[in-house]
Amino acid sequence: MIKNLVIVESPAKARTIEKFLGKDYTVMSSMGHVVDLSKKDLSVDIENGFEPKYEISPDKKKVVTNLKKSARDAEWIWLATDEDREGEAISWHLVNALKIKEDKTKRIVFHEITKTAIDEAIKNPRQIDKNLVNAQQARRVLDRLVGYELSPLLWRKVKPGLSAGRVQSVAVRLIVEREEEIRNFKKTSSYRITAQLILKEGKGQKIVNAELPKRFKTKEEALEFLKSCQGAKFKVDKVEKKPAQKSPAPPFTTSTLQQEASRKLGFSVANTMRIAQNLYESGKITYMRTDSVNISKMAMAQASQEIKSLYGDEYVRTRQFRTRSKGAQEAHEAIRPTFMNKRQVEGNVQEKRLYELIWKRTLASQMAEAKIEKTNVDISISTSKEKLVAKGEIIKFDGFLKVYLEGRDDDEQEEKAGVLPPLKKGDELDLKEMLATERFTKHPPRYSEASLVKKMEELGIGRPSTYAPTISTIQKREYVVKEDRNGEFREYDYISLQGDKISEQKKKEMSGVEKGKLFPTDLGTLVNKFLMQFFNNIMKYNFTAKVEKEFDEIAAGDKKWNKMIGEFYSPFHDKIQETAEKTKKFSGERLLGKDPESGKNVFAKIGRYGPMVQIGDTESEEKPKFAGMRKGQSIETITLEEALKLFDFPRSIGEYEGKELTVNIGRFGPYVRHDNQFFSLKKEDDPAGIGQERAIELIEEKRKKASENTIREFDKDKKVKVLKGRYGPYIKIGRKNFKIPKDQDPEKLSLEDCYKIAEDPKNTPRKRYRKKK
DNA sequence: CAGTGAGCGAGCTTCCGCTTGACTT
Repeated sequence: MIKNLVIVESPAKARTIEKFLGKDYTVMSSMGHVVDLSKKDLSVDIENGFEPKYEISPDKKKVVTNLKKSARDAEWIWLATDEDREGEAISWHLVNALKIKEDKTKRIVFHEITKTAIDEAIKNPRQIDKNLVNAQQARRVLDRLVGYELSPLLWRKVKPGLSAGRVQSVAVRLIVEREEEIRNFKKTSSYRITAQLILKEGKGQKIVNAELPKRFKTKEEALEFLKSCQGAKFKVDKVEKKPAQKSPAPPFTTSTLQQEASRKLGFSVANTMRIAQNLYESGKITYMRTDSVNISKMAMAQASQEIKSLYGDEYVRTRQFRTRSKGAQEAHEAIRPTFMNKRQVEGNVQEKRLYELIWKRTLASQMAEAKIEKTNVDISISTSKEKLVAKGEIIKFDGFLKVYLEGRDDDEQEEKAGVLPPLKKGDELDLKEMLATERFTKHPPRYSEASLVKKMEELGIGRPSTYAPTISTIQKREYVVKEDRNGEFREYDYISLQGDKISEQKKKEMSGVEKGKLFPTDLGTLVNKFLMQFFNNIMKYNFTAKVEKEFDEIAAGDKKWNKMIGEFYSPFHDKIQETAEKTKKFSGERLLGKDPESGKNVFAKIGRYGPMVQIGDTESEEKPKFAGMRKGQSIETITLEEALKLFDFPRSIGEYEGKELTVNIGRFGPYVRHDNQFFSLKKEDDPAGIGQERAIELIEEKRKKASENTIREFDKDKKVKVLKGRYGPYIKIGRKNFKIPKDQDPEKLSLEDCYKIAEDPKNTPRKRYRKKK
């Protein structure tokens, strides 16, 4: 017999709370939502006030059965789900799914898992807030309507299996538009003047680095300036000292954890969440899906204690941070170590590193500001009215910097102001070298997974529990790809003035290197174009913020949820119908020009198998010619010349062993074909230039490898082979592979042995899990 | 694993937010 049944959302939370509550309380978890709209169909009754048709989620049947059993004979049921819209709905769903009377339930909430917070919560039960539940219904129904009406439209107009939604489509838009900005970006260059000056100090000398605040637009101007400095005298004109302060960053939320783990540890967003989940489940950190920067009084006291014992009293400065992110619901604490005095944890390397990051961030957040002294020194030039400026920075008191400094996104690290030698007005300086270096403006940066999350949070789009899944969805749909791109060398001018001598050089630097950045695909660009054209309001960056405001009104009881949905739905649905009827297939066709040979139009567009180019109109009598695009080419950027080149294949390049050699470009890239066999070209091979000699090389190379990997062959049955593979030896019969049992020696297998092994179903490969798109 | 770009048309695909395992390769 259970006296009190407490239901929370997470099992790890249940374990902790049970310890605080004593033996009169049994704590169980719902594992999140237990009730939802059916996945199979719309499950919203449009005619009847958008009444949702709920069902117990298939994967929660067991959970519900167990909860029901315990709830039946419990005296009181305490609904302790999170204090936000979704949590309130979960409580309401539980009441219905467990078929319990509402007067047997008490709704309680807490934002932190500490004994005091829980005791306090138990003392202040309330009833379920139906308005808040309705706000959640509105959110759920809106997302369903948008997702389940837009996606099928895309299947018809663009390609089957695609998807669209309030969150994912805007995420794709951000990436597509950033790429457009980058494409339209015109880089310009300017000339930056820097100088190394020498301060004589008794016997020794000190270097002072200075820079001209202004830049020159042209090389001529820069050169002119350097010339004007030939033989000039340099003198300290003004020394200005200013104190400054630096404050620590707030404790981690999901989004900031993802960003820092990406910047400092190179973790992907999904990886960070997986590791954090492990740390949470083993009780090392607090909950990892949160938008709150608050930490409990207890944690604050522990942090303060820890700082004191490690660094001393003057390093302690506890503070509570205020959230600045849009739509934060703050049902949890910030992400912090459960025990601040635990500086390291057991676990694998990644867990250790992530924990250390969380520990440092939390500790630093309760430490004193760093005190800095900034120095600006103006240096006059006897031959010019321009002045050089030297900047210095001294840390007077390191404070939180002793432990942790937040990383930055911009890859060009700001030139760090170092320590300046002591300078005073009137000091004379000798010029060691003055440089004019050509610098280029940079296009806005492409998004990484983590910086996309940051942007989404700023816009109030998505929630801590969905950032990682959304990013994987838009990649799974092939709207965007995460890629590295090689940079290119570019030349820049480097002009030096040393003594009285001016010398000019061209130097080379790498530019445009991208690592782990998100690029839109042609499909993503196309879907975005479609949605922007016909469903502009949903694609607006403030659409979510706008509906959130209405959800708040519903939660406050000022608006009926189905009225709000009705106002949205009717124009939306009209547009869906209109688009379905009036538009043709959306292929993103772009006219590149005319084919000089035939005079026909050349297009780039998306076909059934991806981006392609086409010579001739689709409507014309004569069938157009088609060719697939190469990797790295895109509808938006391909030129007429590049497109025409794609029609030069297949190309005959001679023969070998009496059989013809041809080069072609297939689904998996360029290849050489010989005697009905395929040989992929290497990265460095150019399909347009490759000749017979190189083709033979490729063939021989592949043959050699194959023979090295062959353990046994049989003259009687050429289809049967024993081969060495990535996972060890295996048998190949025709196109099928078979495992070799551990007790058999692959070197000694006879043909009969092979047949026997192949017959045993134990050795047949498992049905390959087909990649879902 | 490799050429296609549409034509028959069954049956399938899809949203966001809350939460964990149970599973391969």
